[in-house]
Amino acid sequence: MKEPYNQYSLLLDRTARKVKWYAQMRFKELGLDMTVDQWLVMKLTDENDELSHKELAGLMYKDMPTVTRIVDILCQKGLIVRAENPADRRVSVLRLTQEGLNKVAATKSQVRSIRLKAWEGLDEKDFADFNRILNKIYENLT
Amino acid sequence: MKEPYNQYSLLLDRTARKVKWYAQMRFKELGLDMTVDQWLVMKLTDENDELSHKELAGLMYKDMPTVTRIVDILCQKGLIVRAENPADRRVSVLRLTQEGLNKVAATKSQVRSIRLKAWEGLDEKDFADFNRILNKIYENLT
DNA sequence: TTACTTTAGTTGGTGTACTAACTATCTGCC
DNA sequence: GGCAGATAGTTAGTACACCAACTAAAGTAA
Repeated sequence: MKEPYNQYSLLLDRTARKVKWYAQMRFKELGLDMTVDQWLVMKLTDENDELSHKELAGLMYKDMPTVTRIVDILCQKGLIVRAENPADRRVSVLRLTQEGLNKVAATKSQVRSIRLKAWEGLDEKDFADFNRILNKIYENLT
Repeated sequence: MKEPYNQYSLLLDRTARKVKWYAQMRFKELGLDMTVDQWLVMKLTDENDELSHKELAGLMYKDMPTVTRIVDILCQKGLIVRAENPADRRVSVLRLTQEGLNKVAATKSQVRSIRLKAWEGLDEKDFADFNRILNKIYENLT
């Protein structure tokens, strides 16, 4: 590996961006008025009761400022609210509004309909390798 | 693949960010006063004569607005300049200033000294698979 | 030459990512 | 109780990423 940055790092970076770009494009085609990250927050808030920012950050592998800002946007859109956790007043607990619940219900099936062209032509072993290698890299740096 | 976004996309995204974060951290440790992306522009400008924004964007797999802005920063820092291409006055040709040349010379060996912990524990076959799978995904979406 | 189209690059706006510094609250220990 | 340290979250600032709209210069064809 003579030029580590120009080799695998760049390949990894460009591929990750492409996959994200593709998903976002499909969202737009479906008329979903939100980003992929915003959808993930909605979905996780729907699936997890009493979800805090910190837990959300852990589930999304994002940091706290990033989560704060995505949540801000969803609050502005009236889709979720921050409630207080009476047991620990530092903690914000996320809840979907009625509008947010409607949105999740309406969006879920549409999102499921997205077939990720990204993974075409890869077999089971490829997925297993891909998964193992990415996790190995991640853990090397943790 | 029940939940494509929460599976491989997220894994890919988080790993790419981690690798970039690690490289940037090492840059900072070495006292390199620039981002990894800025370094890549400097390096490519050094290696390629008469490099245009468009060619640079191709080499970095980034889009034109992103390249424009990284180049803006390097111009402000006095490390590179945009010269005119007399044969096509739409084209900006990038050149390192003397300060930029000095910086590249000084930085090159330091960057080479960075050992990317990311790839530890992966063998030749893993790299081949990794390379093949990432390229396959990228091309699926192109 | 004039008009139409394409291309290189810039600008504006929004969203995400990361660091650092900050507030408010909680926990542990004396 | 009261104080030090830890923790949850926010805010500020910078940089990258993408879309859309724009300018200016080339290229093309009547």
